[in-house]
Amino acid sequence: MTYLQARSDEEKNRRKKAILSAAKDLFYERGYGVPVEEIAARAKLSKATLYLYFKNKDELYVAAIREGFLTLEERLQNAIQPDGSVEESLNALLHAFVDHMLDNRKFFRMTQHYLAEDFRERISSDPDQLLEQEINRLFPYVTQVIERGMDQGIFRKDLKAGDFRTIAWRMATGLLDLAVADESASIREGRWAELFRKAITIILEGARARRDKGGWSPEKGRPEVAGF
Amino acid sequence: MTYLQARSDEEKNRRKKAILSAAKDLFYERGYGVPVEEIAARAKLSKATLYLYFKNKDELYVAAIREGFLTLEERLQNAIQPDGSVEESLNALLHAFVDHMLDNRKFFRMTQHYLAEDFRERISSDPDQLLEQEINRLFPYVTQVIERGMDQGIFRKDLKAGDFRTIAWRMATGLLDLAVADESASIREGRWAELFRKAITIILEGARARRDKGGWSPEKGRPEVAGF
Amino acid sequence: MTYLQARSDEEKNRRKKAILSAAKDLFYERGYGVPVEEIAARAKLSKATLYLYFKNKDELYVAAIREGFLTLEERLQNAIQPDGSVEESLNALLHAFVDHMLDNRKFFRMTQHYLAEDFRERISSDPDQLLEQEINRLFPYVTQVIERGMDQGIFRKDLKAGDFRTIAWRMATGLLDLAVADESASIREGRWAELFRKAITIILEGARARRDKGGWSPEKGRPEVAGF
Amino acid sequence: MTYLQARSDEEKNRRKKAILSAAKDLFYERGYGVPVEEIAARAKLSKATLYLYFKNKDELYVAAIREGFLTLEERLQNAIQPDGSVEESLNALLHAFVDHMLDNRKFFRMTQHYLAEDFRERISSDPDQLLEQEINRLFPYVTQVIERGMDQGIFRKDLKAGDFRTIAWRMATGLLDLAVADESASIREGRWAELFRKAITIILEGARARRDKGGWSPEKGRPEVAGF
DNA sequence: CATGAATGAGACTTCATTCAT
DNA sequence: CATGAATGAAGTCTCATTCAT
Repeated sequence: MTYLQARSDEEKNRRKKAILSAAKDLFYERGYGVPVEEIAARAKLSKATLYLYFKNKDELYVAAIREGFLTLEERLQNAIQPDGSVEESLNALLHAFVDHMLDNRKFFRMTQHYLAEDFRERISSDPDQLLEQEINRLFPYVTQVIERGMDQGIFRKDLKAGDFRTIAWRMATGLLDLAVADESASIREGRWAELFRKAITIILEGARARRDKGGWSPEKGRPEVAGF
Repeated sequence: MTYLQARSDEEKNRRKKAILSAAKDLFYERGYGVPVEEIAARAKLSKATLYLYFKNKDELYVAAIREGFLTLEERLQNAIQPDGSVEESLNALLHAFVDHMLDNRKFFRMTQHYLAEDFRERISSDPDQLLEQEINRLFPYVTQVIERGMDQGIFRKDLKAGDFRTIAWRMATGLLDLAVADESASIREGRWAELFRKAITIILEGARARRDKGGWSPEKGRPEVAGF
Repeated sequence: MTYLQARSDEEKNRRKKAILSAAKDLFYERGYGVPVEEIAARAKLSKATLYLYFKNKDELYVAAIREGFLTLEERLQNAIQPDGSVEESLNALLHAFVDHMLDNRKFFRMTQHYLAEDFRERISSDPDQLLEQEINRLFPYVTQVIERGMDQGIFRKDLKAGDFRTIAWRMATGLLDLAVADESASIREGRWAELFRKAITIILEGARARRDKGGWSPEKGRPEVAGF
Repeated sequence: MTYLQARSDEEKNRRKKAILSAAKDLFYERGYGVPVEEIAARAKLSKATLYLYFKNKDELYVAAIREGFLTLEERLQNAIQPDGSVEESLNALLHAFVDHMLDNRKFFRMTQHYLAEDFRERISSDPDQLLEQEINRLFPYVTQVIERGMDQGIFRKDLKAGDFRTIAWRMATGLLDLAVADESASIREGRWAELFRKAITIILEGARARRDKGGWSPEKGRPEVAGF
């Protein structure tokens, strides 16, 4: 058997990239179920070698997801509208996010799968491995716009930018869970498109500053639903 | 060896329930990874018998999730406040939902896992098997309250009750994805409790009828984000 | 569930026959591998009931073989030629035997399977169960002819009729092992037909009385092959 | 866990042999019923590994039988008597065959089991897998002696050596079927030993050239036994 | 370092046989 | 007595991971 050896660090890096690339292709198409064997084959090396570069399948899986976030980041960058209004900008960012996920349904599922399973228990605790880092890097895109809105007095003063961002983001993912599972759904039109539009509008409206509005505390009349 | 037998249909149902109960206990505690063998053992029957009642592990897994929805339904029923205001009622229902999921984190993860993986491809297409049915049964609890709000002119007329419900529900699940993954999070207080409170308030505010508000269409200034 | 009960002995016998008949049909077609379930189904009763009539699969299998010997016996009876010469008669009987087996290849295989496996260990030791009895019943057909030959001085005097019969019979089965395995072999002509003809001739010749012939003892020059 | 590895083809062959050896030991002792698991254990490897080397149990079983033929071949080789008479040689070979089978009864049963069941349907059609090849390799031992007899004018000229060999061989196996099933039978003496001796004598006599002998055609008086 | 081989765990089946009703 | 249900044993396969070379 003849094979290449990865003597230099550079060569080593190239290999890792190749594995990741193969993994991405296959995971994004068929999900976690793809056998490691197959990924190795596509990267033109043996299973055992793959394990030299990745501690286990889960770490490779998570790395593949991380990669996906880079592409998502590009998309968000392109969606930035330096001179648009705050609302337009926010709208554009959220739509870019949703668009991207609908264009890459399996990838979205993988991100949700990551949350649903205990991947953190199964991969090295190296923070560079964790997805959180990657996700955190995307936050500013949204947070900055929101903060601009705060400065302009558009949004409620008692709403922290980070919280608003989280709420908007997770509402989007929540809806994506359904939209993405709906195989028949056309991406950019129909029921789901409208639903996303409505959801974003509601969020924006709900966060808008208003003279007459009070705090977040549970209404008085809800004693039996223990408060959080 | 001596064993029990399920002769009547009723008996058979009981047996199925028993298996399900064992499966629930184990799945809810350790997730999908539990060996079928172990589930059978806990149900005090042989693996072969278990396979008489469930076509495969996935079908059992999904059935276990379905079971969980029954418990959730009870919780929602208890949260109904016949004479509370619309907002109080909605608030109570959403909190009940979130509370339940935080009390049963693994169960929540399983529901999200179900959405993230292609379980529907792996189980019989019998609609009774599908989770969708079970979820649909919960919808009216929320929808009815929202419709009451519509009748009272509290919510925007152009917002369909079903859409509003979906948006609120999925926002909650989106946030739960994070909250549940945060092992350290205390359930009923702290950051997450506050975040849920804020999110619900925003949704309610955003859906509120207002004289000055228009449609859902994307603002004019968003041509580059292909429209939905 | 409604079913028939076998109250009378007669009814009981009918059932046993029905099972046997189903077993024969299926065993003769597909061999030992047929599931008991299927036999029961064809006999229109449940597996468990079948076990009331037969101790286990092997006993049923052996019973099915026994049945086959009855048919074989008919064939032998038809082959008897009261006024034929001894050689013609013997020839006719052996050919009838071989013909029958080639017409019922699976049945022949079953008889050989019975010998090759330790069926006697697995069935009740009731002699009525054993195949030997059944086979013994067929012996006289051949033995009588041979004895007639003895009386006529055709065959060597030092050859016991029973031994000759066994030798002739087992030579036939030995060849049948091969002929029957040769799926492509046409039954009544070609290589195998000729081979059987030759074999029978050789046997008859070899057993023929001759003035110059001595005993059965191993020749002197075979000391190293320990004698039997 | 630590284990051995078969890297080279030679090593691999050794491994396969080791499995085969374990299989032989167990099959020859307890027949087809031995669990694959147990064979693997005796070969000191895992079931999964065993399945790397053999497609399924049947292929292993057949391979074990093939192995047995090698030992038989040695025995036949040892039985060759270069300067013995034709009759002595044939006698010696046949006795060696029978002796070997009586010494290895289970092995003989396995060969007959192979013929009686449709093993060829269940194993790969690779001719190297088939037993036929192995058996064919043994033929020359007998055929050569017979041909020597032909050359010396000892045997009928119209008897092909191959046919004579088949007839003698199958007569022996036919008798072995019975002898081997007779657990109580002592190997080298008694009824069976005598029977084999007689059978061989008859065959040799029957094949002997004689001035007055005609063809193999069925006698005239056998019209009703359809001719083959 | 690269890899083929080995492995343990577990899913899923089939099936003869037995048990409880 | 008849039977549906249960079961244990075993075959087969897949796959993530590890070991020895």
